[in-house]
This record gives sequence, C-alpha cells and structure tokens, in this order.
Amino acid sequence: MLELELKKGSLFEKVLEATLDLVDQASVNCSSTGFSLRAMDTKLVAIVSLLFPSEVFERYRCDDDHSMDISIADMVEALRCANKDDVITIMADDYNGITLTFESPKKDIIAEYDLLFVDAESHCFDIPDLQDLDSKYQAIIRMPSAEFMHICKDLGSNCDDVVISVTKEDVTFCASGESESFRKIYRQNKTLDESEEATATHVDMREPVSLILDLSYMNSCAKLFALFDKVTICLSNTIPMMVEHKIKEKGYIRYFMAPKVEIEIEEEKEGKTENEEAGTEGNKTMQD
Amino acid sequence: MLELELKKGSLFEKVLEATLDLVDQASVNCSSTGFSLRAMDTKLVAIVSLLFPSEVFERYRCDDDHSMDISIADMVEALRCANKDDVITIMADDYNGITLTFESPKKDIIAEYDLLFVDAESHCFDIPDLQDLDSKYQAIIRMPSAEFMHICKDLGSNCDDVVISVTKEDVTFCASGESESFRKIYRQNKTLDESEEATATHVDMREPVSLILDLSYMNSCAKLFALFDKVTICLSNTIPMMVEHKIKEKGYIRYFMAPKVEIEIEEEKEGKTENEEAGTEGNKTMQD
DNA sequence: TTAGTGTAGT
DNA sequence: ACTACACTAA
Repeated sequence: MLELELKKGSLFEKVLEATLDLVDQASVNCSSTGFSLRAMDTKLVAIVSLLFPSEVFERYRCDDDHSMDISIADMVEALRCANKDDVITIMADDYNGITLTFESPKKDIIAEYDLLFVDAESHCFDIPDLQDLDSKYQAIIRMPSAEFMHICKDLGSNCDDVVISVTKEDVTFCASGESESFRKIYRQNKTLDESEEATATHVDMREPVSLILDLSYMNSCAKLFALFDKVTICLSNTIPMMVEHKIKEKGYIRYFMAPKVEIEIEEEKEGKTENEEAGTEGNKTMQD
Repeated sequence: MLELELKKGSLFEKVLEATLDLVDQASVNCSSTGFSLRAMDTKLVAIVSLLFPSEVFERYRCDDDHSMDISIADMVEALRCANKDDVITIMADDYNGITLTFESPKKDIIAEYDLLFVDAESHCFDIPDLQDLDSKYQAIIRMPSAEFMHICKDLGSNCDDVVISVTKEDVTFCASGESESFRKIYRQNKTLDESEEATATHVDMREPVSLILDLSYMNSCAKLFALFDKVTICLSNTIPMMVEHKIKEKGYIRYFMAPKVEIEIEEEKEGKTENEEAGTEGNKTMQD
C-alpha cells in the first residue's frame, strides 16, 4: 500500500518535466525515506537521480518498498493536467501501475490518471556513493543557479563543449566555436561582505581539475536551474561530474555527467587514474 | 592597438541588437573620431550607419585606424552576456579579431569573448555625404520616436507599404491593406506653447515629397525607436530616405532606406528627377 | 507571477 | 509534426 499526498505539486511536476529532455524512462523507488527516482539517458552519458524525501509530502504512507519502472513522459503528461492548487495523490495498490489523483481545493473536481508500469530497460547503472562528497571530488563549486544557467546558455548557442577548469586562483568556463571563443573566469574572492556572500561563487578545491562537458547536456538541465537558488557542481578526474540542487533539507535532484575526452593534468595526478582512455574522442559513458 | 572601455554598455548592445533584423554583417571602423559601423541588408534595400563617438567611451585608445568586418550576430550574442553593471572593453591587438571583456564591478568575474573577423561581403555601397542635410533632402521631419514607432506598428499589421507625403500643409502617413486603409495626418501647427513644443512633430519642407516605403523594414527598426526620444526622418526624391537617432552630441544611428516605386508629384517637380524608373515595381536598391 | 498562444527550430 | 522557447495578457 502506497499513498503519497502532495499539496504543492508544481515543483514535483517541473522537476520531472525538466528531466524529459534527457530521459524518458525511470526507475522509481518508494521507501520510508521518500520517493526516489533514477534514470539514464539513451546515450548513457547522463544519469538523473532524484529524491523527494517523505517530509516534503503532506501525507506519506509507504507500507513496504515499492520499486517500479515508469515512463516519465506519461507521468509528466498526467501532472500537467493538475491545476496549481490541486492536491496530488500518488497511489499504488498493486504492482501493475500507479494512480495519480488531482483534487481541487474545494474537493469538487477530481481527476484520476492510471499509469501502467513499463518494462525495465536493460542497462543497469550505479550511482556513486555520496556519503563523503569531499573525498570523491577534487573540486566543489557552489554558485547561484541563475549564474550557472547563464554560463551554459551563453556558451551553448555556438559551441558544443565547455571546459571547466578549477585552479587555486580561479574557476574558468571556456568554450570555443567556429569564429569565436568564450571564457568566464571567477576569481577567488576572500573578502566578501555579507550581502555579497549570498550571491557569490564558492570553490572548495583539493586538486586542480579540468573537464570537458557536452553543452547540450548542460542546456538540457537549464530549465532545472531556473527552479532553484543554488547549484553545487562537483568535479573529479575519475568519476562523473555531478550537478546538484537541494530540495528542502534532505531532498535533491542530481545530474551525473560523464566528461568528454578527459584533459589530464599530468603534474598533479600522475599514477592516480586507473581508467585512462587516451585518444578517445567524444563522451565517455556511465559504464566506462 | 585598440582599447575602448564602456561603462554603461546597454545602449551599445541594444542598438546593435536592433540592427540584427536587417543585417548580419557589418564593416566596423575605429579611428580617433570613434567607433563607427555600417552594414547593408541582404536585399540591398537598407543601410545601417552607426557612430559611437569617442566621447561616449570611458576610455578610448585607438593608435591607428582599424577597419574590420564582423558578424553583428556574434557581437550581439557576446554583448548579451554582459551583466548590467559590467565594464565592457573592446580590444584588438592584431587584425584577426577583437576581444570583448566584461568585468564585474567587483572585478572578481571576468568574461572574455574572442570574435574572429569575417570575410567582407562583396557588395560595396556608398553612404550619402551628410555634411549639408538641408541641401540633400527635400523634407525633414522631426518627431518623438514613440510616435513614429506607433505609426509603423499600427500600419504594419495589415499593410505592406506606407506612403509618406509631405506638403506645405501637412505630413501624411498612409497605408492600404486588403480591406482597410489607414491615414495619419500631422497638420503644421505654428501656434505651439512650450510644453507642446517638446512632443510636437516638426517639418522642414523645401519641396513636396511622397515616398513609398516597405513597412517590414520600418518595423525592423521599431526596437530602435524605443531607445530614443526623437527621430529625424529625411526624405528626398532622389536619394534614399534616412531615419536618424542622435546618440549624445555627435553620435548617431542612421537607417537609409530605398523607397519602393516612386510616386512622382508631377505638378511640383517636373524636370527635376533624373533617375525615373516608371513602371518598376518593388524596392529600389541602394545600388540603383 | 502564471498560463496560454504563437512561432521557430529540429 | 512535435517540442520548446518567448512573448503577451490576465
């Protein structure tokens, strides 16, 4: 028996909607922790991982773990039919499908959608264990979402890739197109007053990192960036980069993205990389 | 060595942006006078001529004349990435391209754009010498930009052309569509008080003029009209009409537009026109 | 601030 | 033809 009630469903809808560009099918798991979802894009480059913790819901009843594969497109299509103030209920009695119910505030209009589960797609994937962020990633950037969105948009119109480089002094986003190139540099600024602090870009760097990322993927999550204040970008030379938005206290939506050809920073990490693929063009995949 | 610094770049950006509808490539010239740009639309009907005099810039260093062909689209795209308070610097060390730099007021965020020059398009064109406006144009109308914009917008929705006629008594903007026609008439009013004077329409007429103009071109500059208070419209039976907005004291943005079929005002100017093209339909071009 | 419509791009 | 973005109107 599963019955989740959501009073303010627009974030839920918008977050799922934003993932549609990249993924169409997702594995959903409901447990006492909350509603979680993970999906991989068809090119195996990006993974979306979402947690709506139980506290986000008005009412959260989940007698035993439910795991199911759903079509995100179908679910979003259903959610789009909800009106802004509708109370959304997600129910599953059996293991064939879920029912979404939208109830108007006056309780006089009720819309119900039954969604059948879909067959799980074959490829399985692991998501990095994130118990200890600091030890996994060489650099963690925290900046206003709008700022990051603008970087991606500014660069994306004429360029395919962005190179993100973190050094002790600064963070650089760099892209090159046919007839132009672009660099945006964030200098480490230690002397910020309080009001500046809120909108500033913070970098926590353990080692210099430089990664090439596909801008089309970045732009696929641009809609998402509009929904949140802050974004956390975690970079590593050995595991996929992660872009995270916090949802309330415990929730999150995370994008994991495999870099395109890795740029090795030889001086810094000699002997540390196990899975070098020198000369390989294009994206690595999540299964590399 | 070229290095121009602009503190308030939004006008610069908006003016260039407004030209995008018509032109995509421009010849830029920097000299001690200022930053000037000229471009012709692909149909050879309109020419944009722009001068940002050196006084508009915070810092203006131009050791020797620079002439270059740039993609306005690329330049605008770059300028769009500037934040409102950013200090914009235009630099050129060599003759391959220019670099635009946007520096945040706190100097901690720097965005740099390298734009390569493009190959000059083949068609060359002359811009009328405007040393002596009065002797070139038969009629000069000066009116609030917003007024002119509204005329174009009102007429443009259903009509293709506007006929602008200036006589001793009035200025008439006239457009005809399928099922309706529209006329807006400005009577010469000699008895204006001071407050009316500022928003009034002035006409300086040496000879009656009547020209047919393409409304789609007029509407392409509508965005531009929103940026300025006053517009000067110069009409002639022999040279392209000119629409001018003043930028500060010496600067300007000028549109030259070839009229569509000329309407001859036989009574008034018999024997005065040299380049009659009786029966020709459609726009003349700048090379006629 | 949001919803709907219209256009443009894929 | 569908989707996504932008603009406009409420």
